[in-house]
Amino acid sequence: MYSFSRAPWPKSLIAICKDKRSLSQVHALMILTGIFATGDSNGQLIASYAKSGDIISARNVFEESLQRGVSTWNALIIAYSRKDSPLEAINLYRRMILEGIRPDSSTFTVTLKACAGLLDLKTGEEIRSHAIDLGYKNDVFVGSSVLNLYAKCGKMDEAVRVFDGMPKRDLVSWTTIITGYVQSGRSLEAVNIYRRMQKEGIQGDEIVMVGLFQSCANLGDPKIGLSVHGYMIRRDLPMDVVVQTSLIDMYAKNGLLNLAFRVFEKMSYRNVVSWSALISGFAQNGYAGEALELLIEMQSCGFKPDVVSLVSALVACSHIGLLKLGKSVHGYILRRLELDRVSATAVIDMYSKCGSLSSARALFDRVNMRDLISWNAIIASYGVHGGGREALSIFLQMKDTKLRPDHATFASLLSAFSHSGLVEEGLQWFKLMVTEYKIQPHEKHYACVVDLLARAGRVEEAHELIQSMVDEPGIALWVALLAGCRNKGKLDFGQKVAEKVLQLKPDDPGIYALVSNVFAAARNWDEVARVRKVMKNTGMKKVPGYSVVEVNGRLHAFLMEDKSHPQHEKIVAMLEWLDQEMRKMGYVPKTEFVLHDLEEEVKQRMLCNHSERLAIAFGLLNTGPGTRLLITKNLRVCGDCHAATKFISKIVDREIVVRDVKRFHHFKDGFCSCGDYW
DNA sequence: TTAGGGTTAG
Repeated sequence: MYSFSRAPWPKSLIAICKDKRSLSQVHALMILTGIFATGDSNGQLIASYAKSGDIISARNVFEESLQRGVSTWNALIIAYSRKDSPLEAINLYRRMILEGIRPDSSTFTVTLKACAGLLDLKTGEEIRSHAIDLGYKNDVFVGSSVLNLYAKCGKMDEAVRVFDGMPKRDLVSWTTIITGYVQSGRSLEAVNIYRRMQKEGIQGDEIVMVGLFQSCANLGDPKIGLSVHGYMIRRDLPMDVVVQTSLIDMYAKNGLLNLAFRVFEKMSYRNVVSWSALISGFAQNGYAGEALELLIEMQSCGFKPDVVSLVSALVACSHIGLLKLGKSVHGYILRRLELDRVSATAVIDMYSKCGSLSSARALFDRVNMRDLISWNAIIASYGVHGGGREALSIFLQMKDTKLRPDHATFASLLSAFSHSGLVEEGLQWFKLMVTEYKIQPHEKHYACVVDLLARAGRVEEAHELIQSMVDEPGIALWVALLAGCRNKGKLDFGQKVAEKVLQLKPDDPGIYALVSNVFAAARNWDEVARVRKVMKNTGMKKVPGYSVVEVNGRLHAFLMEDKSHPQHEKIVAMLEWLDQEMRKMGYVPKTEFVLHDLEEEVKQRMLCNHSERLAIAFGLLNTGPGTRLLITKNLRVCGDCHAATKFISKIVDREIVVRDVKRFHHFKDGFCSCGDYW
């Protein structure tokens, strides 16, 4: 038999109840013996009911309690906080104050967390000042909670003030300030605070390391991440799914997909978040096919994709121009989940990048809660499709809302002007961006304006703009200038710029190809040979051009001069027929786009084998009359193929959409939407 | 005068 002589027995008994049944038996016993009514063990009972998942019984115990101490209140407040009902937690706090109960450190800690979760700074500050009044100013739990409140509400400076004013800090306080910096986009400061923590002799745990991994992901610098990973292995720190997922994300964002994949393989437990970290890693690094395969594998492992993983899938579809799958992902989100702002923007971007600007616009018009990102996305969409004036008109509509354009808005707008050849508008808005909107131009803004001027043939002005920059201009600007020189045949100046580009030691084979192209266009074969030698010495090869065409929802890829295709002979025959028809209409091959020093006839034949021509021929052969073709190319369309595709669109009476690495070309009836301005 | 409470991933 139990002895009821000692008062505290119910608590220890409740504590060992592991299931609802034994718990309710003890509960009944307590009521029978009257202990429940007199003691303050009800807090323990509430906590236990809540832990077993039975919040209703917990609430009933609370409401039926004749005596409620602060621990009774805390137990229920904690229960709601854990149940993710922060509003109810705050309600209980208010009721408790009204009933004259004095909150303690735990009460403040939990209610402050609830406010942080709701981003309710006003209530949070009210609770904070109450805590100070009651003498909890120097309490480390309350301090960290206040810190977290400010950090979550985006008041990082106030958070730092609280942190600096804390007489005592523990690991959680340090972690809170570090993750606060990370989450407000100040990753460098996060790393600095971590160093300060180390200097003060505090050893980090795995939670701090998650913050560091995020910093490395944001900073695009894996060095610290790699060494922290090693440190964790050496010290045998626990690696749970959260730590491993943040590692995957960090490696993937730094382009180290092998390492990301290795971490993923070693995981003993995975969830949707870890899967989608890997999927978005592949998608963002351009491995769209692999990303989509992983999405399918994830489902076969029994994980249902959520919005985030589907957004990654949309990014993958956008990369490779897989409109049909993108559409079905859109449908899946509509049917099974909810199209929120983030996914809507991803869908808009997908439609745009898969060539369907009208679908992108239609969806944009239907989205109710537009934020800056949605506006930026649609402006960028018009930009890549050559709709500079529409981009401007949407930008002006956005001005009527309370949203303020940011540097990304202007990058999209200026790029839209450059793709449409709206030189004066570009120069005007570049100026307004600085004077009226007080946005300091980044290199990408300069790049757009340089590109705009260079493409219009105003290479000297572009050169002056580059030289007016305060910061050292990056190679991208010189490359934009060089591309302008090549396209406008300004070869003397172009060769000087080419020298400048070579001095900056580019690591992109595409840039060498452009440089070589300029020398080749100037028939300066010695320089062409020199560039090729530099490329060879640095172990670089020109990226082979390839084009992808979607036929009946499946992608078919073609490499330049690809003869391996089962339909190769049919494709060649189709191209020869098109070539004859084009020549009747006045087409003359522009052999200056062939890199090598070869006989004219050989050059002409090489042009016919450019990957986009193969893809177009395949598309024509395998789709019905009138079907629109979408071709995606990994490089820029060459001038000759551009001219040829215009003729082809007229000969076969088809709309042919080509997405090259920079923009879209809609070929129809012998014309291209870019108006030959590119 | 037990323990309860604050920090972490796509």
